[in-house]
Amino acid sequence: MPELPEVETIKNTLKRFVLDKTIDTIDIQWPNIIKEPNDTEHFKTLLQGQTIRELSRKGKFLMFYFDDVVLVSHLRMEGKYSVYDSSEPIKKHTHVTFRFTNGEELRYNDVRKFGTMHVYPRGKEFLNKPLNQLGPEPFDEAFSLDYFYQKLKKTDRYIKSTLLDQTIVTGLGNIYVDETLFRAGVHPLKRASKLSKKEVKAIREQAINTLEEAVRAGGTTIRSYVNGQGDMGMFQQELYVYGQENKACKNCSNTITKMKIGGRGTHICTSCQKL
DNA sequence: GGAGTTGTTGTACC
DNA sequence: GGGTACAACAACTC
Repeated sequence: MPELPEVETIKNTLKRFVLDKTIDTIDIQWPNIIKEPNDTEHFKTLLQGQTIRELSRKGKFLMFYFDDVVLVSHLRMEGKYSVYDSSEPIKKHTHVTFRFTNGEELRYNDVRKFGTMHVYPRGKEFLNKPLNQLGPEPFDEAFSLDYFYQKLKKTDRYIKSTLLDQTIVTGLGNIYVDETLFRAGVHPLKRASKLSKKEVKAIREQAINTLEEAVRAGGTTIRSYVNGQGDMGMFQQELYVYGQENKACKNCSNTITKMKIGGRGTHICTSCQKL
């Protein structure tokens, strides 16, 4: 499940395979991936002849900057990008193929078909959905303690659900929310508005620390994540609670439990995280 | 074979 | 209308 650290790693590893490559033709096997423009022929027209100049990331979104347009791509649960020689056979779950003028192909594979692609003129990408709804990056100055505290004060939702809300802070998904709350010692069922400033400070700092460490480890591979050159992440070895149910807490030896909050699997140590 | 799994959006409800 | 909750999307694993 690519969250911020995985997308950051994909961006960095995919770069050397795609920068300065020019798109010749595009095949679309599953049109539902393409959200903007809603006509796939128009999508192809906008990208054909364009050269990839830079890769970028905002939250969990990967962005390809071309000469005149930007491709904004979300991988959702299982989306992957890889570069192949065009002679290699297409896989079962390849849904979009960008054929470069040099005979190589950037292929988008997605078992679940949940990923999305939006194309906008350069400069318009942040004015339109999906990027225009996103809150600050965890590493941005805009994600200050004061900003975060004021935002959390305004909502009665569980802190677990609130941290998954990308309009508050962008980049955290289910894995890193559980890890952040464990490290901060905060129970996921606490109401966001009821948290003390000390708790909010701990959550903010642990979110930043956790994501930084995960970026350094090249992301977390639970089932299928690999980066832009096919390597797994290493951060799964550092997880305290996610996927650790029935195991001993690394901090206190209490048994890690799993519950459901807002429809999402949630992992906690009830000894380290009290309500 | 039904439940669980995931992120975001659209929609329904108060 | 804002805040919130949840179905829907899709397919594979257990």
